[in-house]
Amino acid sequence: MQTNLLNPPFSKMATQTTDYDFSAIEPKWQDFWKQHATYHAQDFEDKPTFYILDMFPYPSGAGLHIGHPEGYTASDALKRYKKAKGYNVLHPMGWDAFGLPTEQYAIKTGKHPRETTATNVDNFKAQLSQLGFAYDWSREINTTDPGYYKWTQWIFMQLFKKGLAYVDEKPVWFCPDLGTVLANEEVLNTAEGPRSERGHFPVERRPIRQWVLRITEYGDKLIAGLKDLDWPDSTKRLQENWIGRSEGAEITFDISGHAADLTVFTTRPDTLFGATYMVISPEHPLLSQITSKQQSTAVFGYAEKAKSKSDLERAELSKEKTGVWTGATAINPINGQEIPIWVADYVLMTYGTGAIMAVPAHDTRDFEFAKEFSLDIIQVIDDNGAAKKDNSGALLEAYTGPGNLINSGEQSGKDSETAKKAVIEELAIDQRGTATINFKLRDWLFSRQRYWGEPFPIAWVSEADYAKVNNTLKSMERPVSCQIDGELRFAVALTESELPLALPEVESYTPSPDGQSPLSKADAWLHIYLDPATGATSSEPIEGWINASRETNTMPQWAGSCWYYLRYVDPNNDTALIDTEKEKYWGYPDLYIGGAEHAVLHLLYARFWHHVLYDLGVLSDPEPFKKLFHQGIILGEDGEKMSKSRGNVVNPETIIKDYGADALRLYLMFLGPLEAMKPWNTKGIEGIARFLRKSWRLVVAEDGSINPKISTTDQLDTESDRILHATIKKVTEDYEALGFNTAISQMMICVNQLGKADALTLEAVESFIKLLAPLAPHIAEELWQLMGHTCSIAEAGWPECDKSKLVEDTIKVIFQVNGKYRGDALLPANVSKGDAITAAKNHERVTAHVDGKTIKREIYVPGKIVNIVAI
RNA sequence: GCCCAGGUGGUGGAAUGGUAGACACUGGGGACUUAAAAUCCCUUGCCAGUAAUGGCGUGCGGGUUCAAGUCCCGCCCUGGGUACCA
Repeated sequence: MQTNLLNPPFSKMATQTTDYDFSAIEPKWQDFWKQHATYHAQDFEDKPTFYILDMFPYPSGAGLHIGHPEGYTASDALKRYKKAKGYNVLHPMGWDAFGLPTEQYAIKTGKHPRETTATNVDNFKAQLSQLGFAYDWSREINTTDPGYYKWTQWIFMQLFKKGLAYVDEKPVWFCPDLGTVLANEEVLNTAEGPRSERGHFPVERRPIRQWVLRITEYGDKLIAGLKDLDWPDSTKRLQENWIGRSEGAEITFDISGHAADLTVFTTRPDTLFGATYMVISPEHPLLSQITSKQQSTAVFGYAEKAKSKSDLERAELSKEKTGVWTGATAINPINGQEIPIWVADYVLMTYGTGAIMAVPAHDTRDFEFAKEFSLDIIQVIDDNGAAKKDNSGALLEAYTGPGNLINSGEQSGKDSETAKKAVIEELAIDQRGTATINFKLRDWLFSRQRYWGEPFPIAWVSEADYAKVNNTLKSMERPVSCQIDGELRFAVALTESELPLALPEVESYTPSPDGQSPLSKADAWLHIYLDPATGATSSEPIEGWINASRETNTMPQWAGSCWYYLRYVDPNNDTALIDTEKEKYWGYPDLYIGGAEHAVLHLLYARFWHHVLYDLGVLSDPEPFKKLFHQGIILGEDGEKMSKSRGNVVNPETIIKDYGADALRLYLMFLGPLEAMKPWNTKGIEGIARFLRKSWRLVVAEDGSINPKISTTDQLDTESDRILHATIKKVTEDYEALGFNTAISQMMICVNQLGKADALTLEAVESFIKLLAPLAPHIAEELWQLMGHTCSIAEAGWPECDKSKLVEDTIKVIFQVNGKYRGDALLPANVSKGDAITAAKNHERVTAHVDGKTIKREIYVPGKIVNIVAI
């Protein structure tokens, strides 16, 4: 064995010195894993599979941030652990590379986003390698790769044909000075109103033609599917609240003196008798029709002001209710009462029907509004004394709880739940009410007026030509049409063989001044001829083919990240999104690690697409992510969020240079629980550096030979052996539960103990190195090799805990008097209850505290505690 | 406001209802060294005491229990999310 050490079989000694030299060791092993494809997953290998997925990064020009390695270290360690345990592990990585910063860089420099992306990806990849993350790079994907976005486009095509996509005018932020549409995050809320982040120009809401996906049709399925997922409860609740399903009723009110009527959504039809006024939102289409002459100045002035407010401003002003009477009144369908219709911006056009019936006695907001404008408040639910009232018996706040109905005609006496049904039934007779379900969730705005995104595989044709198009290219149930350049056009899908529909080369990445995508200027690409039978396209006219123009919007960044986890399983398949056999073999991620900031949007969109693909028969199970874990955030040393402006950003490369990747990895995991938000502290890494040096010395003696203490005995001393096996047990359990901080503590205890032992066995030292390997793989591989092994430690398996070694002959029993510690003693492990209590009572300090008191009770928790209760 | 997470030494944190502070960092003292680095040893919650030991102590106030950081009730504070959802 020692000779092996002097002549390592496949590599020169990493270092000339005898000290732990991470700067020499780490690149060597990073190279080794790459050369030997150590962590490449083999399809259909006869082993249990484990698929671990990280949220893939956006390869920004700024490079890796200390936040990235936190979650990635956890997944890399878990992968190495699972492989050692005998699993066929899939742990891939890729790039979510469409995105705003790259596009803006292109606008500024004229450099094609493709080139910027390639540079950034190379940079990211190098940085990830430096940290020792050994991904299966043979499965690398990039959302901007046409071979990848071919299938993103294909999925959209299925959504379109299934009737889940439509086109609508939707308001978006538009900046006339910049001549471009802005994302929410590019808009600042300032005292002067909304302004662009770049240039600080005024921005406004402008309706623009957009693709929208009907995610609301999956609201029920998305809520129901959450039930069996192994996700943090808080994340499940967040999604549930975001979807916001509520059961209620739509009720229709006649408007006095007008042919129109007004439909509202309410969750409390039982309170209908208490409706004393109605409110419509300032954007409501009926507003102009019903507003009286006398009120028109006030109403339209109010509506105009509301329009210029951003959502945020509207919300901030919420403390004070504002509104104006429209001059119109409505008839309550249940009792014929005439009630005023107001307009107020606390009612939103985007939820329900954009109008409400106000029941001030039983709704907090309605109550405040009624107080502000001295409107009637009629209590119709008996509060049984639960509500706060003044001396005259008038409500001081809304009573929102349940109860029996009062002041409600024939419904009086019924309880809320019964009355809800009864009221709807009564209204249904005259078609004045129906039970409905409403979602907070809104349909998904799925297009961007930008260059750097997936083009839509859609062509627009005239109404006459649409009739000639093969039905398989259409959204048959719900044809999609809109006005383009003043003409009615219909959307048809291209043939699948046209995919991927690549981005055209353009002269400028700047949107056109009217807010249209840069693609709208790519004339040659834009205007095409379409074979109505097949959906094939041509840039030259062909007999029997029809004129068409391409969709100029592109898809949002979410599109590519909605399904990437499926593609890793079968990354190069050109004929299908995913091969069925491979899907069956690998399944979906067994563990998905990523930040909580994606708790709703990304995780909801991905689930939506997955459900649709399941309904289409493409996939075999409706839920993609069975188990989810959110890593926390690393704060700066000042305890604040890391940001350039605060100057508290920690650069991973600096740490690697000073301490090595293994130290950084261990320290990131040692800072605290993986899910916690925790501040960085550069000084603290010293403890980890010491731990690594001690681990090194366990194997390598000061003169560079192997530690002479190893193999000088057949058996470790009992205490060291017990701690070693306790460590195997604890570390194994902690890795399974992603409790890396406590696993590291235990390994520290173990190395401290083994360092003190006079004689060591080879087996003991090897077991320890195996435990260390997932978190500190470079040093572990090096030591493994130095100990004479020719294979990677990745192939070395996992140590088994020998439970018999954990058993101790004696146990420490704590003595308490009235629950307070008063001493302890080492007693035989199998000590009887009586003996333990006797031992306690004979203890000097126990006697002192019991003396002069009566013993009321004696409690013995086997092997742990004796508690004497004495008064 | 609502929803979520959290509050433990000088610091990061540990603790199936069973000795609160494991493991580290920092600080203090010492050994080795010409010196430094590295390494090793002791010490480090607060108060009283030379010590033995005693008292206090997990945001605050109650409660359950032989026993509470942990469970229950009511507050306070911090961080994150969200924005009047009828």
